[in-house]
Amino acid sequence: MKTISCMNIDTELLRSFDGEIKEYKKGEIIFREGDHALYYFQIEEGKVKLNNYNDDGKEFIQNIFGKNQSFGDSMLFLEKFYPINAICLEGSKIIRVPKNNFLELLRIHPEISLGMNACLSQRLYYKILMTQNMSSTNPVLRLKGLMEYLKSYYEDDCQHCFHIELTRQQIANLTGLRVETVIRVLKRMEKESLLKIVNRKILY
DNA sequence: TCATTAATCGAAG
DNA sequence: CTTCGATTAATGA
Repeated sequence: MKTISCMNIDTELLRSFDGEIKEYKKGEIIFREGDHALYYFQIEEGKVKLNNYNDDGKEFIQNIFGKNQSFGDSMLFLEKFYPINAICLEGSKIIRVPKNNFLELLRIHPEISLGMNACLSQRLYYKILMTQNMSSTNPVLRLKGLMEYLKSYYEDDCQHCFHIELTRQQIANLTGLRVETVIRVLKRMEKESLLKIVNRKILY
């Protein structure tokens, strides 16, 4: 069973609505917690993480997006401040469309607007599943929850061949576990054939 | 090769 | 499960 995967919007179309491509270096901040949501962002190249820090200073990653994915859209239809930071994990090219232009684009292209609804809907659905799994005290469930979540962004659903392209530290920051715990639990899961590990790469 | 970053491990709490 | 300390592997200049 697979749902429609999220579409990305044509670059030229975004450009015709004053979309501009910006290049960011690794580690550069695209927006930070507390900023107003003023743009629609779509990744042309690179990777971006959305994170925040708890009061102990421990990083918690909300999500990591890659090529052709958009991010921060959930705040686009509200007058709110971002509750998270967006930081580049590598050199990236990102197209940025001013909010009002983007809303105009949606008015003129209803099919894109509908597609976006489908996309937001799907993300919300998996986010709920993710949240449920993350509230578990069982680390295996947290890791499985995260991997299912990541897998939901891609259509292919073969067994143990989806490459989790995250470092163990990033997985730890996404699940609220410690790196060592992630490593140990991952190995245990491999023994139970819940996943495969080849050259340190995680295949789920 | 040197330095930096990520992955591992073992022991203790 | 987390923390600490220490080692080893991988990557890049």
